[in-house]
Amino acid sequence: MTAPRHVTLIDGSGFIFRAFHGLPPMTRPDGTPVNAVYGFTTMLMKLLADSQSDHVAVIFDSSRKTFRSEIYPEYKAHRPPAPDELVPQFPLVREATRAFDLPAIELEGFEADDLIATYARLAVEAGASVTIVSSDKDLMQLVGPGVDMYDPMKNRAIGEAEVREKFGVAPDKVVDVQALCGDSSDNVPGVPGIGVKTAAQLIEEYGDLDTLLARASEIKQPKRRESLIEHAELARISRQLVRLRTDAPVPVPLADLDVKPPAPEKLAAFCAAQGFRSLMGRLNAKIPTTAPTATRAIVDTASAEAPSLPPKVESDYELVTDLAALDRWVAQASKAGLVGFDTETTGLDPLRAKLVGVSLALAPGRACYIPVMHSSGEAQGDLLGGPSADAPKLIPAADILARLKPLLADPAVLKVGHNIKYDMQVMAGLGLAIQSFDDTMLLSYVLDGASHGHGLDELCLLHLGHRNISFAEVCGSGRNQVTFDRVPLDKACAYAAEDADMTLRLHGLLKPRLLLERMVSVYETLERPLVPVIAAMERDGIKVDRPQLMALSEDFGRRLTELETEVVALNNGEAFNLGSPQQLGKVLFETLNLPGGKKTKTGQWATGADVLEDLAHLHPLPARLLDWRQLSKLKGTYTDALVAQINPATGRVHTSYALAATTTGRLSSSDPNLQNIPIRTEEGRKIRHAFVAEPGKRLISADYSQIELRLVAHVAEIEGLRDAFADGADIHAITASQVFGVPLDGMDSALRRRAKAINFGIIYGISPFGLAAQLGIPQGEAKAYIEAYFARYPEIRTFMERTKEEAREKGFVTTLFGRKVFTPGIKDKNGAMRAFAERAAINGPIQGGAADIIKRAMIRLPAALVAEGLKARLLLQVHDELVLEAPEDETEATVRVVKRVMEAAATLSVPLLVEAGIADSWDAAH
DNA sequence: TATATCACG
DNA sequence: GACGTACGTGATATAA
Repeated sequence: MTAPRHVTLIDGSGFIFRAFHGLPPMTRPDGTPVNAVYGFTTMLMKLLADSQSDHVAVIFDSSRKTFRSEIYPEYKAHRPPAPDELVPQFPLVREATRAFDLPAIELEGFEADDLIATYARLAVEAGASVTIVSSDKDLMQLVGPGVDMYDPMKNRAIGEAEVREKFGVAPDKVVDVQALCGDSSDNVPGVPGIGVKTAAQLIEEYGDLDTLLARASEIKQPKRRESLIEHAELARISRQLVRLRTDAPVPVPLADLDVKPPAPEKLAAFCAAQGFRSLMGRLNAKIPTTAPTATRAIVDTASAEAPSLPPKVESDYELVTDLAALDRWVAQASKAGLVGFDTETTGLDPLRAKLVGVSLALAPGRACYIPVMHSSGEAQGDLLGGPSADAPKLIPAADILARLKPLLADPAVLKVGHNIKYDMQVMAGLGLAIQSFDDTMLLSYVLDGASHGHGLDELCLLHLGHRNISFAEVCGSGRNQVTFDRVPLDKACAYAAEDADMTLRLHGLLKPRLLLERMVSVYETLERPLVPVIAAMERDGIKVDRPQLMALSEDFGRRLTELETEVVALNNGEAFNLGSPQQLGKVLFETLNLPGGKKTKTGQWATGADVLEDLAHLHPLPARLLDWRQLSKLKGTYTDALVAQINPATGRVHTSYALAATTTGRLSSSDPNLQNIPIRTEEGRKIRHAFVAEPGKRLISADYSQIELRLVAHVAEIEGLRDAFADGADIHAITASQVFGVPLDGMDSALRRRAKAINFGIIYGISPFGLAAQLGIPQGEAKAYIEAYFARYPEIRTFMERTKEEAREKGFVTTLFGRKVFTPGIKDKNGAMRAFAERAAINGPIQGGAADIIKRAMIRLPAALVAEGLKARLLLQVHDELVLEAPEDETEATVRVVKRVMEAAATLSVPLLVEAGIADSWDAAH
């Protein structure tokens, strides 16, 4: 055993809480929450990977009671108990520590911070340097000669300078400052009225707390003086609370913290037990190459001297500003056949944003940034207006594009992007096509569904334990935000190259999982090929008739004022904000004293449409208000907003489709959302009427008839339903006839309506409550209908049970094309939560299956149109509907192709039927 | 930033 | 016996 040279002390308890709150929820297959355990494990892996330490320990809080609660009972007393999802993770984190062969140290009556302080003292006395791994400001008092800190959440070293930035004083005065300003999160009182700034100023002036308190009467500001004199004792107690003990009776001697040779099998077993598949991949990759830790113990004194700071991910990023360097990178990318690719632009809208730079990554840690259009920060201050002397010299944009074009188009070089649709749009605007590509966002989406988000930063934290430089750190935020072209080149390079680097690293991690987790086909046939199709749809956009919308807006506006006057009159002339549910609730249930008021879960009056409809027969106000709400919604959300969204350059609106957003595999549309344009009411339809074709062209709307119900019939193998579909005609009337045993001829419309509601209910995972609410009938009656339905179609029950069982067993259900729809909460101990998850599980294969089918159609459609020599363009997708724009004289032929492709997109045991219309407006075509 | 409401499939 | 529910989205205004 050798004497310690460098000791790393990890604040385990602090980390658990931060990881728990910072990471999305994750559960083990058995339902145990493990997000904090996962964060902890990746943090340790990363920390140990290139740690130079010879002694390492993870230190935990033991119990809530410590010597501090003896001194001051309120200390940390207001802390709520740990969340239920965190409690089972405490023992697991200690288990993780042991899996790394590290000591997990805790001591009754002492906080982790005191043990860390004590070990730090012992280490320094033994001549070693110390790194404390924590983001807790309470540990900053320990920073000093031989001791520094590392914040694993922010991936940042904390030295004297950082402490000074935080507290305004040197580390050895931190205790005095904290004693004065207190700490609300720990319930340390401090002196009332004194914050960090004032405390630092006082300590700087008087030297230390005792001197300050002794000379408090000299202070000029009267309030401050009184407070200090009155609360001197409180300050002394506070100091006792914040000062860490360096004399804790540590349960394990320092010498025993020495690093043991690694036992990767032990760690792999632990990861396997927790279901950490991606970590196992990393372990397996590492096991053969990693040298035993013991031999990595300090050999050269140089690195031992400088307290080694842990581990940034090793990186070597190059700023490319000359053609020779660019050629070198392009040649190497071309030779490698694989390159991480990312673009930086001036904005989020790919149609309006200008390209600022491009980054490439060749291997983990090896990436470059090629600026295309930067105005240096210095140029701003150049009063002469000429080019600033130190303005960076960049490669001319035309040269960069000329070099990138063949690389991006080369089918032999795989370009890996994160949300590469965006980069595709930007490059398409410059005439560059991306030929062969992968998208890490989509990989993550098909593998892990909605169990977490799929942003690059989030994935890096999750899979690589690496915190990326944030956009805000580079460009600022709020009113100080600047566009990327104003960012100094060195900062821009660090940020942009990192994105390409991380994208490539994620690719290495995620792509192999496709095969292992049987997701190759979903990714290769459903998701990836859709990217260029959607990119083209977004670029094409759809024309809206601006004058028509503006006229509508005016009309709505006028009627809104009229309605408002009427409503105010009905409220005894008392004006109020009709848009405020809160004020409306008071008017209805307090001023007018209408009966039957319900409260929402936050204790406010509920004023939803259903409530207002119930009130309509008691008073004229609710009906007027419903009208007002409808028009207000239409004006605010559609007419006005849509006009504002027209792209001046194209005269069209360009929505953005999210490919990796929904739990079921559907697309979602935003900015503007074109998947919820009104149709159900006459007034609403007027908005749809303003979506038009260019002169000489027509709009075609083609939608799947009853696709979800057909999927139910197919997937659940419901013979009766299949027959009904085979017979064609009115499916709801047929099921009404079959379920209620009445003849199809002269079907009662009320009966048909009930059958329709049950048909929909099945798709949503039916419940008597839901059906009763939908139909406005008693729950008992709804229950009887469901029983009748189940009796006629017994296979539906089997399907529902089978689906729930699958969800419980695997944590997800699958669509007929193999997409996973994850079902978190399926084992929740709360019955309501579980029921919710069960209904979602039943809906998953149905909604998800329909999403798969229309995606298949969209992927095949462009080529099918080209093959027939047709010029039609796909413009919109609305879940079961496609909207195209076609030259007037090609509409008939286009409809034939569209129908053919859509109906052949899946072969089911029931036919798929597509209904299409042709017109000048979307309203008329639908 | 959260909540209530309402537009769509 | 009580709980709290139809499935999936996004945009808006209000209120905090």
